[in-house]
Amino acid sequence: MPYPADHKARTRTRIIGAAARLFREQGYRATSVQRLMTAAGLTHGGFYAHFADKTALLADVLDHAFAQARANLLHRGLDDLRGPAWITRAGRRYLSRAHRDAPLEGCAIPALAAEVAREDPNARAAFSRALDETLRGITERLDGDRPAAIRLLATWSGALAMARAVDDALADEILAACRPAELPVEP
Amino acid sequence: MPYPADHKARTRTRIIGAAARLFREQGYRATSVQRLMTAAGLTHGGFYAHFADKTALLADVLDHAFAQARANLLHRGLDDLRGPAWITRAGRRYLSRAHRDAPLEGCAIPALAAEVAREDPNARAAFSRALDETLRGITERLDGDRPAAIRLLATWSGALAMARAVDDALADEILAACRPAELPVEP
DNA sequence: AGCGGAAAATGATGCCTATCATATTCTGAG
DNA sequence: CTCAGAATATGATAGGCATCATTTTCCGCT
Repeated sequence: MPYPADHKARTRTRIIGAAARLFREQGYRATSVQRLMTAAGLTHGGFYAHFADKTALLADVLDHAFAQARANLLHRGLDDLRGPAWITRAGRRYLSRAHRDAPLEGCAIPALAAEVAREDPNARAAFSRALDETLRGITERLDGDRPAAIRLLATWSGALAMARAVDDALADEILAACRPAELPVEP
Repeated sequence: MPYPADHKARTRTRIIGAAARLFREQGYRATSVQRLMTAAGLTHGGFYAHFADKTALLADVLDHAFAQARANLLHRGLDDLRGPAWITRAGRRYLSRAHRDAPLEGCAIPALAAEVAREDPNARAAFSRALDETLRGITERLDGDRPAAIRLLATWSGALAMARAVDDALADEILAACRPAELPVEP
């Protein structure tokens, strides 16, 4: 075994990380294999030593991106919050201008749901699994009320999707209307 | 004037109509000029006699698609409803399985917002205008409460976007959770 | 009847794409 | 120091893409 045992796995992870950023920022279809491999510091041909094809990568990217979004939503300073306190703080973060302007590290739902709906069933399955896990995490913060968790994520992701597609003034209005109102906006 | 005076305008409308369906069903980027012109009953080269380029078409498509969505949301049997009665009836229609499974004639927000966010500013401006007009229509049905209109559309469009990206069981759960509960589901 | 000019079709350009067969480079083991 | 074989790079193929210059078709007017 000429290379360190985990070398290939680490490269694979690097590719997924680069793709997760690019897919969210520019879209799945709009991101070429060439560009994502360059972003990962490799050349295009080697891609197929790691993934059967581009759609196979998409499933892994969804896992990665949802895990990142879960961290933003449930941890990173929000670990101990429950109920309305968690909603307020998490909502301020999710519906912030920073999140609107940085899709590349943000939630995968507004960025990728539409394309996943049109791609192959593997991507849909991965999206289902990852979304369900996220919903379980949110449900936990809401006293087990899963329908409430679904409505919350629908509202937030829908607001972010709209805010990204409109001019700044309307975007701010949308984010403000959907943000829990009790506390001032996160900087 | 060798052709009927409105000939060109009618052809242009036909192209927009075909594109509005294809863009929502398959995505803006995934729809080639060739395919959309064929769907309109024409050949690809003539496209540029009607539009400067593909992005110019997108703005017109957004107008067209939003107008259609407004008709579904505010008219077609819902003209006289206001307040909770309208919410219930419109919500049953918007969050139906039929709407989930027929993006080609449905709301443009879950289908196209993500791509509009990445395309040129003209598309964004058209999306802003069309969305604002839709919000005005909804606000009217809600006693002038515009933030409530925004939240409603965010929730519904977010729910539909998620429902389209997941398997059928989870999709039904999402649609049900976001649907006003007072009446049974529209067939 | 046939002419003129607008509308649409044809066909070509050059670029970008996913994929894959082949070659090269790297690095731990002997 | 060399070697073997895995990991990556190179280069090619075939197809799709947006766009545009050119040609053909159409149809109301004279």
